Order: sequence, then structure tokens, then C-alpha cells
Amino acid sequence: MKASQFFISTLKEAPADAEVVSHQLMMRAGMIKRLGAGIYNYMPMGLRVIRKVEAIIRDEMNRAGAVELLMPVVQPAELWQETGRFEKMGPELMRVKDRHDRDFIIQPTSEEVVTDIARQELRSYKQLPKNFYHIQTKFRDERRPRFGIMRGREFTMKDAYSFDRDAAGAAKSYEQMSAAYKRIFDRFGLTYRAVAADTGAIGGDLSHEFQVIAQTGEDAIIYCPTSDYAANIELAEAVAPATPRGPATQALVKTPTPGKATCADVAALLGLDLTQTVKSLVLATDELDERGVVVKTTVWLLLVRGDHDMNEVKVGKLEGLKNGFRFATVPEIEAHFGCKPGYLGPIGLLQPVKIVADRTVAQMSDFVCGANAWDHHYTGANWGRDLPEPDLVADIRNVVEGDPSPDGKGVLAIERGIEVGHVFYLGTKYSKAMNATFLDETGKPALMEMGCYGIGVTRILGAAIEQNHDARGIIWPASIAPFQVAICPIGYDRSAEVKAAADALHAELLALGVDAILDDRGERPGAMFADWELIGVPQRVVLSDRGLKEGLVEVQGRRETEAGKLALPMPLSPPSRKSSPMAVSGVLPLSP
RNA sequence: CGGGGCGUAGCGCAGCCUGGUAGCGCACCUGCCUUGGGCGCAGGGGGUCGCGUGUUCAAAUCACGCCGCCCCGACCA
Repeated sequence: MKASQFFISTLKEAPADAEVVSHQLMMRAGMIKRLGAGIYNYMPMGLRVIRKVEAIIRDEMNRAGAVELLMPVVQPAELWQETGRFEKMGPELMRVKDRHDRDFIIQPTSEEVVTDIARQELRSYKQLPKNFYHIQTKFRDERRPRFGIMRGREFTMKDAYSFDRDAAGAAKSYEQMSAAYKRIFDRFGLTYRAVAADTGAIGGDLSHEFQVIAQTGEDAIIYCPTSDYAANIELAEAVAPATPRGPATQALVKTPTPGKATCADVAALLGLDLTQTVKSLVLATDELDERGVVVKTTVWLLLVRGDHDMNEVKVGKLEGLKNGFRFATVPEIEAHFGCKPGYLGPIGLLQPVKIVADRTVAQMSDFVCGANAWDHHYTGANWGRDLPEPDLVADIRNVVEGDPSPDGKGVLAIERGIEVGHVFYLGTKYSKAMNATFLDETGKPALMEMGCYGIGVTRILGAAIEQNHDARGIIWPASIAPFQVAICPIGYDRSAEVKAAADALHAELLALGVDAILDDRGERPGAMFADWELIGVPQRVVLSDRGLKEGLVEVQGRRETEAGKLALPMPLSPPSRKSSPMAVSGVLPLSP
């Protein structure tokens, strides 16, 4: 490829609305152009990266036995009504009507359509297992699109769906996909972690997120540096403290804490550590009759230590709360606690309240909590003496750095990640809703066991840049770089020798199957170098009259600060075979 | 959805408060010059100032409405 024939459009300044570095660099490098909120044009340079990402995904998906098909972007609402998602999903699901006023959706994912295909086509156990995937445009009407391509509304995703005859088979499919994902992310050349994730209503433990490690990541990843344990923060278990509850040593005292409504303020006022305080959160659950009218409301008091945060996902799994909960209203709070929010606590309740203590809180003694009286807290509160033991003790908080690892093999650490892949066991959720059955050996219909597996194709670009960039621009891993080598001749248009040498090298690299681009634009060297560094091409070859006189060219890796000199002709080797899972190294020898 | 901010040339911005000729840098075009880190000089093209209504002799500027975009927040009392 010659640069003059290709399309290169770089900017010195990033558009003002680009906040995160990947967004800024992709705009500056001319890879994407914004068309609307969360909607982008993929310009030629960016599309080349997308195509390379897709090629690796296809290669490994096919190797893992998945079969590619293509399902429509616009899908009839009927299928989504079958599973109830047409009504259940929020405005994130884009609904459209056609000229006949019929309902359609723009797909955010394709469980319904693929299940529809499966129930029609897969009729015998002999046809299972089967894994269908596609790489397709998705649309999610995010309430707030941001971070450029990383949280756009329109994006490209690879989604795969496995169909098995039983749960054991589905587990096997899941493992195959996990293994394929590891190969895929290894080939991308990115630092990532597979973390256990919450399975929501499905249950079981078969859900993993593939997170690209980056300081700017939206997700907190919990892992144990001394073991294999890794989970996202929704799931990571906070184990009960090893030390038993201490004895009560203080008397219960109602202490004035005027204007100090937060645990941090109270602790500071009383000169105590935040870990001696208890935070009160009030939830409510409603029982409905068949007409949907509230017949009974239960108020819950959740207690976590002052320095801990409640974990809504964990709370949502508790008996009595798992069918949905809300935060209590102020009138409800006043009726049960006799106090407005700010000084609430578990002692001296006006009406029965279900008390759930976090495991840590249940082990505390001589703690500080709200006194259910304005501007007052209790100090020296103790379970069993000043208030009954809690109705329920459970893990209801987020883990924090330094907590013991649930596997008992060290302490937990936290780092940030960008979720770029997710593997998930679905069970029979969709096959049941859509009656997707097959005939087993006994001739009886059975529900298909499903799994789904996604990779955010366009998000990979953002994640790769967040993880790999410097002051000069992007640093693509070789396997997904738009070009592997940029040939930069100095004086291409005025030196016959330079032109001949550059053309020859270009032809030779192309013949070897190397994605090389020859910069024949006639730019000055500084402009040329700055462009390719911004774009992030892994290797650059510079040819000049000066060097050619000595029979030398310069080769420089994008991460290197100095060029190495190589004698002509260069000892070129073909790039590692496509099938190699580690085709991430450069194609040119970097030093003689 | 709540709060804040912005909309002036392809990009980055000034001008608006205090109404009267629309300006700067980058990019772009022409010529000369230069050629190892985004050259220099000279000349040039390009903007219904987001849209609409109103106030006024006169509106980018003031008022009202709409649209678009960006940021922060969304229940931890």
C-alpha cells in the first residue's frame, strides 16, 4: 500500500469533546469520526484494525468449532415479545416501527433470533452440540454514551451461542469458548485477566469477564496476587473476619453529634477510627397481590461498617430481597425509626424492621451507630446486650484491598479493567421461553442448554489504546496494527536511489505477506515520523541518501527511542504463520 | 432522568458582558524556498455565527423557545 493512495488524515489537536486518551488518539490518528452521540464513522485506518481483530476472532472461533452465520440488525418484535424482553428491557433497547406500524427492534444482542433458528433447525440430539456466531453491528441506546468508541451506542460485537443436549455438555462448550477466548486475547497481544462474574438470575458459577487491564478501566477487578482467584467486584466474596467478636467493654452512651450525619464526620468528631462505625441503609420490599397492588411492605435495615460500601448485587441475592427491593421512602423511615435519615441505627425501633448485618458488622463490638434521634449517635453499642442479634448475617459489602482472598491463599488486590469479552452459561432461559426443544435418544423432547459468548470488537480498539500509548500516540500490538511496517523514504521525490531502494523494499515486504505501507507523500521527515508514531505502526524503516551511501537503512520499533541500523539487503523473514497464537512480534529484525 | 456547560471556517479557540466592518492558530490552495523530527516567506480561498421567534434603525452579541453536543451525578442518610 502506498500512502498517497490510502487515506491518511491526522490532527495535531484533539477535538474538545474527546475526554479519554483512546478517544483523543483515535480522532487524531484519523481512525474514527463522530457522526452523532455514540455513533462513529470508521475511517480507513481504523477499519483496518477492526478487520484484523475480526480475523483473529474468526480464526479462533472456527478453530473452536463454532460456525459463522449472520443475523439481521433489525429484528421483528414478536420474537422479543416471546421472551418478554420487548417489554422488560428499558429504553436501552431501540424500538422502531415500519411503514405498516409494526414493531421492530435494533438488536443489542441476538439470543431470540438464534434460538428461533435453533428450534427450527436443530431437531435431534444428533445435531448437538452446535455453536453459532456472528460479527454484527449492535445498537444500545445508552443513557450516556461516552469514552468514544468504548461506550458508544452503535458498536460491533462478536456474539456466539452454544446449544447442548444437557448441562454437562453446556459446561463443556463453555470451557471450549473460555479456552478460545484465551487464545484470542493472547493473539491480540493485550494484558488481560479472566475474572469470575455474577450470573444474575441464572445461577451457577459459569460466567467470566475478559478484562483488558488499564488504569482508566470502568470496572474494578478483584484478584489475589498469590493465587488464581479473580472476580469482579459484584461477585468477589468478603469473607467473615477470622477473629471472633470482642467482648463489650464500653457502656452504651447516647452521644451528641450535631450536624455529623456521615460515618466519616462522626468518627472524626469522636476521635475514632472509621472501622468502629456502622452505616445504616434502609431498604423496602413490597408484596403485591395478583392485580399488582401493594398489600404489604417490609422495611429492611442493612448494616455495613463505616468504611465499607454496600454491594447491591449481593443484597439482591438475599432471601426476601431477591425479588426486587427499593430504597425506603422518608415517610417509611420516619415511621419505623422515628427519625429522619442521617442518624439512623438499629437500636430503639418503633416498628419491626428486618436487620441484616454484614459479616464484618456482626463481629464488631463497642461500635458507633445512629441513635434514631436527630444529632445523636450511640457509642459502645454491642450485639446481644444493647440490641438483639441480627435477623440475618450475610456478605453484603464490596471487598476492599487487603481483604483475605476467599480461597485462603493470600489477600486481595484491586486493579482497573475494561470489559471486552464475556462468556456466560444461559441454561434453558431462552430455550424454555421460546420452546426450543430437540428429541433425545428416547424420542422425547428436551430443552436445549444454551451459552452465550461476546467480544466487543470495536471496544477492543479503545482498550488496546488505553493500555498501549505514549506521548507520541498509539502503540498497536503487531497483530492488530493497521500496518506492520511504515517505510519512510527521505527525499522519495528527489532522489532516484532512495526511490528505487524504497520501492524495492516495499515490493519485497508485500511479497512476504507483510502489511507494509510506503510513505510516498513527499512529506518532510518530521511530519512523516510524527504521523506514523501517532497512528502507532509497530515498525518504521527509514531510507535516505545518507544511509544508502553506506548501504544502511534504519529500523525502529515504536516503543524504542533509537533506531538500529541494518545493512542492505535486509535479512527479511516472513511473518509468523497466521495460525500461531502468538503472532505478535515484528517482522523486521530490530538490531543487526 | 437530574444538574452544569458549550454550539462562531475541517479542527482548536477569541469576539458576546458594554448591539454597528467576523477574527486568530492549525489545516487547505498558489508561488518561491527548504528537506533527518509537525520548515520559512509572500499571496489566497473558505463562516446564512446551531435553528426559530421577538426587541431594535441595526443582533454572533439582548430576551424567549427549540434542537444538538459534552461533562458530572443517579439513591452508601
